[in-house]
Amino acid sequence: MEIVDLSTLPDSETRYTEFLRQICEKHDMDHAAYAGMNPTAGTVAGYVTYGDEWKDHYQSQGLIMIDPTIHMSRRSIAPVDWSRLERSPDFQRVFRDAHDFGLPSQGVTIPVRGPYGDIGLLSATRDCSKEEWRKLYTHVIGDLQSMAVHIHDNVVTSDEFTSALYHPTLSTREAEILQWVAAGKSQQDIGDILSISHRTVEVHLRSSREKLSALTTPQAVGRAIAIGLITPG
Amino acid sequence: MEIVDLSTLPDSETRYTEFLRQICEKHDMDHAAYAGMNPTAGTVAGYVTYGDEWKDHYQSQGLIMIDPTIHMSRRSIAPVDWSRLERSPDFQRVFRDAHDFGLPSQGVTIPVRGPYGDIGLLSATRDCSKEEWRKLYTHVIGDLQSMAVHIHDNVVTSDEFTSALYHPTLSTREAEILQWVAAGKSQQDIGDILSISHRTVEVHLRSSREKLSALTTPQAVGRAIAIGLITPG
DNA sequence: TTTTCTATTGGGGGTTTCCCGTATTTAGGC
DNA sequence: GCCTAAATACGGGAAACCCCCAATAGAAAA
Repeated sequence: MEIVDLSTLPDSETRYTEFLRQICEKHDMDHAAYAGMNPTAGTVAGYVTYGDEWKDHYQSQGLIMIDPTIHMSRRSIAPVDWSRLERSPDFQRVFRDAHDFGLPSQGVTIPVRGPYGDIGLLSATRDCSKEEWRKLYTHVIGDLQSMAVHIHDNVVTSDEFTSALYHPTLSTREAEILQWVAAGKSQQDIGDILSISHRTVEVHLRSSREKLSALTTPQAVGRAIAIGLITPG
Repeated sequence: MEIVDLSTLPDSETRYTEFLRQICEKHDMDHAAYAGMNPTAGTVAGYVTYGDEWKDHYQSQGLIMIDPTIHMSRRSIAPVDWSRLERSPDFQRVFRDAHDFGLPSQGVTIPVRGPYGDIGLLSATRDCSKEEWRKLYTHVIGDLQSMAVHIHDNVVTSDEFTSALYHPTLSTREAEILQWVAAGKSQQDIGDILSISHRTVEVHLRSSREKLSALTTPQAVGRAIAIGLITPG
């Protein structure tokens, strides 16, 4: 998975990290982080209030590949309290590292899903006891969810994000053919249906795979369905 | 903020409508409604606190097809204040009807998206002035979003939602292999990964296709993703 | 206990897909 | 007007997939 550091872009740095800082202040959090994912393209873009040392370590060690907060959030609808991750094997790795860099022990990650398969993750952390965290958690979780929706809504509609997390589009013919494939038709069938050569059908399928960054047609069908380009047949 | 454990209550119908009533009471709302959609399967399941007359009218007139709250929410991440829909052409139709049945004029619809393309909509309404509504809105929107996530999470993991459609089950091996196919692996690759023969992989794929009533593997992958047996790779 | 289901492996052979080319048409940029 | 990129279209040959068959073993259900 490739990481796009949005903070290097000129205008956005101040806007979003400042917003994250405001969340911290308002809800007594030590740190906040936002990550926007495009599972199809396999890209992640984020803003954090963590120090640069941790950011560098996180990237250089490829911790994003095993980060349990990200894996958990990909399947979950509800907010994920980090205490629920403690039994995960990868948890030890990432969180011990984090602790060494002086990062807080208690945290929560809130997933937000958009209509194009995009996922936004807002995480907030605080160094405190479990009891203290529980009290704080129930008090601020509602507002944090609003904030998560708000920041994700802003990020995905901004220019820098759409260019960073490119959302593929298929041509009319490509989508049409992929739709027939999802309906269980063979290339020969589709050629007959559309009155073109099955060779041509294959070409459109190939370009569809390329646009979706898919290695095989089944993978392309899965991704196209996941981001709403076609419907399961 | 307290969360009612829905699983302790016996019957689903009363369970969810009772939960909606509690939301109304807590936040001074007149009515609340939840709709769970599976756009890929084209199914909608809902619970409302509206009267039966309006429910019957809504269904018999097919208002669900033109309901602007549903259309808006399909493309939106953020909550949709019904005042933003007033310029929609279909708005007039649905909301004039609603008004005739004595339904409130102010409302909000909160969309929640799950990992399988499923969408949950929580709506809350109140009959009051615009100023009153604005004040109430900003005060309760955070908690309403939490409630929306909570109820949708419960509904999609409940039996009645999944069993609404015929739901084939795959064996562990079948799902495992289909997941690898969705990730773009060939049969030979999967055989190497799982340390089994590629012939065995093919057998499992065949039975997967049969169980899913799919003619081809791409179709099987699409259906498996649509009903949540695997995730897009 | 018998039966059924799942998981496993293999052969033979037809079908389908996929990668390599080429070619025409169309839309958009300089 | 020219050029480039994308969309559309077609074919040969190699690789992968899929369907028929048979067979073994363990686990679960009847």
